[in-house]
Amino acid sequence: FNSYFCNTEKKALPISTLVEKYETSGAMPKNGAPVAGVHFSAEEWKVFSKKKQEDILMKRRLAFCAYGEVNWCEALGTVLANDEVVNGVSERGGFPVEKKKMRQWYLRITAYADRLLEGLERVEYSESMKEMQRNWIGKSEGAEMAFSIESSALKVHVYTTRPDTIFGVDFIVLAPEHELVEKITTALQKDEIDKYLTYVKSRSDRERMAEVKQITGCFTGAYAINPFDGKQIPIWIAEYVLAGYGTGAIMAVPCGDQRDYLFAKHFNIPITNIIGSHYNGEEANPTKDAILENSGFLNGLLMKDAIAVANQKIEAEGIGKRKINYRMRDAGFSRQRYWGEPFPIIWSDGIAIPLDAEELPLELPHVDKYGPGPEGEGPLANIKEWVTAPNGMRETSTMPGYAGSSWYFLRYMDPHNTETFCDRKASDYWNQVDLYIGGTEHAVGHLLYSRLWTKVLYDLDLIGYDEPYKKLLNQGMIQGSSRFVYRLMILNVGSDEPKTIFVSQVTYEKWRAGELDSLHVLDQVKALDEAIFSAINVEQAEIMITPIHVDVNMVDGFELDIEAFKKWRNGEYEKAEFLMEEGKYICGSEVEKMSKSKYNTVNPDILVERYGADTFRMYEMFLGPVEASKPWDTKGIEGVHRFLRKLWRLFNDEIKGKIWNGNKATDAELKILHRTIKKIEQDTENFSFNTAVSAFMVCINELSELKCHKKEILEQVLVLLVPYAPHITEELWSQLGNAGTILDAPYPQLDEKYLVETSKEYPLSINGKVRTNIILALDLQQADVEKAVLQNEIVQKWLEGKPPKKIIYVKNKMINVVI
RNA sequence: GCCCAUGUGGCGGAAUUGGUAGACGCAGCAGACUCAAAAUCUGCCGUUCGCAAGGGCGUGAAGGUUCGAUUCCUUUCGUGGGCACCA
Repeated sequence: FNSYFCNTEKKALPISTLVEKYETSGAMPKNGAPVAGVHFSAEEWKVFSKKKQEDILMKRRLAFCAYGEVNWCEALGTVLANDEVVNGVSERGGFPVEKKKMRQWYLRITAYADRLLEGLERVEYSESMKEMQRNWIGKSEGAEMAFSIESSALKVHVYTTRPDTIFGVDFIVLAPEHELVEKITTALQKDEIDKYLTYVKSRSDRERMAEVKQITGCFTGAYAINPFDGKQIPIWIAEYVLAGYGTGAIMAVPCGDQRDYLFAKHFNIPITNIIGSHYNGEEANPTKDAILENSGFLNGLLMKDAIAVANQKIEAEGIGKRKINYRMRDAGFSRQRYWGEPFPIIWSDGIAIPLDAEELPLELPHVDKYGPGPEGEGPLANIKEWVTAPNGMRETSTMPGYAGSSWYFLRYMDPHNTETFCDRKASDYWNQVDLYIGGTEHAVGHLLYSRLWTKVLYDLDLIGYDEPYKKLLNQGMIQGSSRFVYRLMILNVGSDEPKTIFVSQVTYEKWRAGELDSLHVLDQVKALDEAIFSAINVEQAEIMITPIHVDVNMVDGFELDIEAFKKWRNGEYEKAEFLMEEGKYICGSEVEKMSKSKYNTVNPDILVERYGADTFRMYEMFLGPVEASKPWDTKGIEGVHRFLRKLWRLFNDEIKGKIWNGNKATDAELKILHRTIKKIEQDTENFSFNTAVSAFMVCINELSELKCHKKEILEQVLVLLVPYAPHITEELWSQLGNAGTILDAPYPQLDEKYLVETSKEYPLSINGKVRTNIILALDLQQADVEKAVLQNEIVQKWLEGKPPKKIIYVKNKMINVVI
């Protein structure tokens, strides 16, 4: 809050630096005349009211307040996450949700866009992870230009990456939330626009995203003027244009952009072709390789080259300017919730005042109820004594999860420090996190926030590095099998409350596939319960079916335990009614990531109790590659458990007790050992833990077969195995009578001489078919191999005296003879 | 719809990164030990034709490059993760 992003130095500086600057030189343009409301001189700054000064500073702070849209649920009296909105209604209760502007805190991550991009060059993340972050930041180069509006002094600013297509603009689309909408809409179109705005307000972000095929929009009645040829361009609004990106307005070029094309076709807007035969009238062609036509001063130019020409002209004529845009937006940093760090901010006459250092930390107060506060504020707003401060009112929002997750690793370096989050000496000593293990689901959330946070701390000289994680390993997600119930809501039934009943998976699937229409669904309800049905006016009824996650522990296979369901969530579904099948309610299922919010978690304690932590640990590694997602399934854990028991039996016998001995190892045994050392070394280095576990299994199987109980071999195997099965190895180590702990034991040294093979049998293939095996010494050169092959009796017989076209010898693999 | 990942036996997965597909484990089948069970051990285990020896077909689907493709390229379908329809 007390920092701002300096655009000259490209880093965070204390806000006091900015205040000083304003006091000495104000905020004046580098060249050209100052614009009222944007620029001011030092003298003007000094006479601004305190409130006005703070408002100006707020626009530069790294943590700042602004108005943003949230999902508002009137019935629940609270703000909902996208996740909590399904089919446009709240997941809990099925109440309507709409967009609402509310004051929110943000972190100015957009200021760091370039540095977040650049920093990716210096960290070891997987390419796909870097790609995801780059796409999220979404840097694009283009031009912003102004179109005059017919019979109005107003202008509409659009951002485009394709200024070369300026003569192909057939309409302009504003985001429905755009401030110009109400100013330019003509009287004739007003009703229709209002209707459309109401519709958009009811749509969740998810819906606006998922239903792209459904084309919606509305004409404002106003026209813009193409600055180059004076052509009249109708101005529309449509939900596919987002208020938050660019200028919230686009110029549509239907012959070059498929979405614009579909929009034009749908609303019968004539299409101008500027790319000649590259446009076939059937679909848009986003090429940059066409020669421009119907394009005024750009005629005859290749589109690629025309971009620069257009840009130059746009700037020369003062129509607009080149601009770099990012698709990333500032990160919302407040939540209307209880659980989160409270903001150390007091509001006084509309000014945000941070608490003094002595007053920190500000702790979350105890509440009796977690219900939302008035006007959609968080639960803290309900505690009058807490909210009221001597000099104003406390901020009642709390911080989101990433306020903690972004920098917790620093606290681990100095956890008992009461003065600061982490002493600079400690963070310098430990430096960056060497290896960070996390799932890909954090690609554009946590990992980006954490990188931002670290950069800010670095700028403020609080830590000595600006990337938190040196190397990132993406472990796959363990997936769980989720269960769903399907909430059927019958709307327009005459009463305010929609009628709710739960239908089973079969009904839902049929309805979704269009095999069952509303009337048939209602018929089913009727067949089941006349009483429910009689209250419904079938003619008017509309239905909506929403899948809802239920706790897997309440479901036996796919059959819902109805009594448990009714008691669930403090009796939220106490009065639930069901449309059953043969007395059973059958749930739907889906494999998705295991997560509390999806109620599909399993408890590992039972397995640990039965098999021990070593087995559980090794089994998780054995499941598959760390990076791969895999569904959780315990069948197979027996195998790992058997392996550990087998290991135990190399040391102990049920009857004889201790059976390990001090005999000298044979070459065969040493071969097994050193092969294992090599494999484990490689696999551990490559994080290939599943194959490492396999290698241990092979090793123990082979040693068992040889009845090898020799300490010389066994203790080295134990040391290799420590990170995989720490408990059992420690125990067996002490049984061997060794002093100290196994962790102090030297790591086994690989002796290559036990890996050397003297000769090898190679498969010999003639024209791709494997014919025989021949034995060759290792380390032969291509010429030696050819000679040996040609002298081979069997090969000579196949060749029948004709020389082969080619002999391919792949080292240590096979020999291929092409006839 | 967009971005990222992924697809191999009944199942989890392996394949030295272009060189004998199915290591290791689970499940299954047969056998040994046992009064019996558990535990343990041995053998079989992609599919198909065949008594067998030995063939044919097989890495989501369709093409392509190559002497040779699970691996590289194009198209396409399915699944998982993320999302802010990004002009």
